[in-house]
Amino acid sequence: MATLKDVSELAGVSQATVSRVINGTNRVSHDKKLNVVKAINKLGYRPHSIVQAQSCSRSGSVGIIVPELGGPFYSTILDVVDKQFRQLGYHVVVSAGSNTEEGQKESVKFLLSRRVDALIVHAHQLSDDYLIELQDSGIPIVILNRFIPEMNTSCINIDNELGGKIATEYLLKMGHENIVCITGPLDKSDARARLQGYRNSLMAAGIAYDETLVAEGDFTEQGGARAMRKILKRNVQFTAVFASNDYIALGALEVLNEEGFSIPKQVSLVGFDDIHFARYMTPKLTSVNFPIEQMSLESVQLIIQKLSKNKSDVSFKLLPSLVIRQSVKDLHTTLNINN
Amino acid sequence: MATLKDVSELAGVSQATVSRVINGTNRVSHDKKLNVVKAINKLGYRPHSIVQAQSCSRSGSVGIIVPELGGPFYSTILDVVDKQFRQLGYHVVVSAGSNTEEGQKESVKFLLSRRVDALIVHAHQLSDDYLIELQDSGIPIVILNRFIPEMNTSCINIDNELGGKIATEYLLKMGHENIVCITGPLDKSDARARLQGYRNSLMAAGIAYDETLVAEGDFTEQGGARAMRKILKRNVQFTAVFASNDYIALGALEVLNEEGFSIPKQVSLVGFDDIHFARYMTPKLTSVNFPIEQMSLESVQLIIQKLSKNKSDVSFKLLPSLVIRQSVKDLHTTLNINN
DNA sequence: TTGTAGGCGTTATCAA
DNA sequence: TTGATAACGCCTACAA
Repeated sequence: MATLKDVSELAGVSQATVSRVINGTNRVSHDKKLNVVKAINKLGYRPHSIVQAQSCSRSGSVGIIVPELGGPFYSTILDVVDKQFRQLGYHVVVSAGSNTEEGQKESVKFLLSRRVDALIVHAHQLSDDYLIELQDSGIPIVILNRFIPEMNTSCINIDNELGGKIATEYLLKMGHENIVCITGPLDKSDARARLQGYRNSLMAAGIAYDETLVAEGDFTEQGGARAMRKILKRNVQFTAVFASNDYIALGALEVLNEEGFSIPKQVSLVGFDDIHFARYMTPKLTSVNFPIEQMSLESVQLIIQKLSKNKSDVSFKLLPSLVIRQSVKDLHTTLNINN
Repeated sequence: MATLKDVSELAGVSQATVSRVINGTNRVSHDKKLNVVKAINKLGYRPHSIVQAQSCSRSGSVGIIVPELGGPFYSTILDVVDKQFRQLGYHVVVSAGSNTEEGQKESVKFLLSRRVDALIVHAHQLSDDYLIELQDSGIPIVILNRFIPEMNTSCINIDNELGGKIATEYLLKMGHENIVCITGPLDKSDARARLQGYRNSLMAAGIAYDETLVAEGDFTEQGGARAMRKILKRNVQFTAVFASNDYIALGALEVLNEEGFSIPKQVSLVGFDDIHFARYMTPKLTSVNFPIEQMSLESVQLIIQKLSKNKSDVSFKLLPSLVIRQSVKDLHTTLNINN
């Protein structure tokens, strides 16, 4: 690889001059400039961006931590974030693949050691205190999909409680009263919030909260299936299931099908997150839309704001909405038709 | 951020000594070592990995170019590649999001300017010559899912023709003789190869190739749907569809459903790639498995081999296999049952 | 075992 | 407009 020095020698000028024509930081006489350009082309020279950054004491990169690369959720985030930052002249360093606290701390260290200019973090294993400390250490940071009171200007969330609420309200509106709820792991705040939305809606509708209709899953297909089986064993009456995410819905769907329940004929189903294949399931899954793109966009916005110390408008709490497809049956029309 | 210098001053030793205890490159007396470690902890110092690499005239990173981040295919590749390289002490710089030649050249430049130690490329817009030139310029490079004769030790492919063959053979074995084939865009070699596999199987079975049963799609759901409609308009007889990828299969499935064909009862369907949601479709899609993980693993292997100049065993042509699910009907049993 | 000094490739500062 | 030269933070001879 050709270096600045090579170019300067070939062009018969100083390195400084070459640097100037590259960055346009200063006027350079026309003929010298021409020589430099020629030399650059001849040598196929391109500046070493990392070292460039080093000289400016910024790296021109931002780090992002996600638990995994696969799956539609995180890849969407990365896609959007990467596109945005690229446009802004930054580049994104991804650290993925750890679901443990230790692993995620490793990720932080890794990115810090690469001197990223800012950090976007989607990690549930890191403690609040750790993240607060990180922010206090001076690096601009944005926390995705999680709320830490002490960092309220750094967290971007969706309103999970609202999501649970609109899902449940929709089922209620469709005439369902005995609604199963399969929750996510309840040590996670978003799982709790979604459950809370469910409870609130029931309460508002004057329906008592029935514990036997609720089971804890773990945001996976298997977990959803397990929880669904548990519910079925309880031998309770229900006409609808609110699954706290689409994977859970998927697991529940399979179990219900196995047990001979047809959806939505006998049991209605609502998911959460509206992941990519929700629309490809049979029946197409009605699901609470998680505004991933918007969240990603906002996070970039917020980082830029922090980097430039400008105030700008960012929504810290994004609003989910319901995507209605075919997995819920309207009990009212049904009663009329007497089917 | 604390620097080497800060640590050395606090510990009362030279920077060289600090460097030594960090890298363990040399024996350091116990007490000085202790001081250094203390200083490092007190300052929360972590080495600047980029500069570290710079001093060693390698970056410790490898670049990977993919057309997009979203979707199950590329995210799987990235996931595997990233995990592997991380274990090996490398880190991966991703450049994504361009389907144009210009954009992908940009990506190459970008990664080169970051002085990645090697390159993994999944890009169909880049010309053979360009890639050959790139390799000749000295950077270790691996080409994914594409074959360039001049770079036969740098390309990792699956045997697309074999894939087309096993899909078609399976349908033949199940008694289907009038098999529609929806191809990918025929300017792409993998699409052509899959079609060729289809043709070869038919020929081997003594069935004439019928152009009216073939339509070109573009590897998307919409393209698949469009091609399927085209076929239906031709009013030809068929009992099965071989879709050149799962998105095409998806599009075809929807059109067939719309038109009242039930699958697999009236029409059987085989996809290609076995992407994540194939198993969640209804009916669960029988599909040719694309060994993405294996391909990713091999690419890492190959890069490492090139980097260390060791010879190692890499498969340059991976073998697909058929994942049989529920979207194909056995016409033999059917005839007996007379259903 | 330890420190000094030079180098990695660039930008920024200061004279000329 | 130009060119030396210092600086960025680290590693690695070389010398002590």
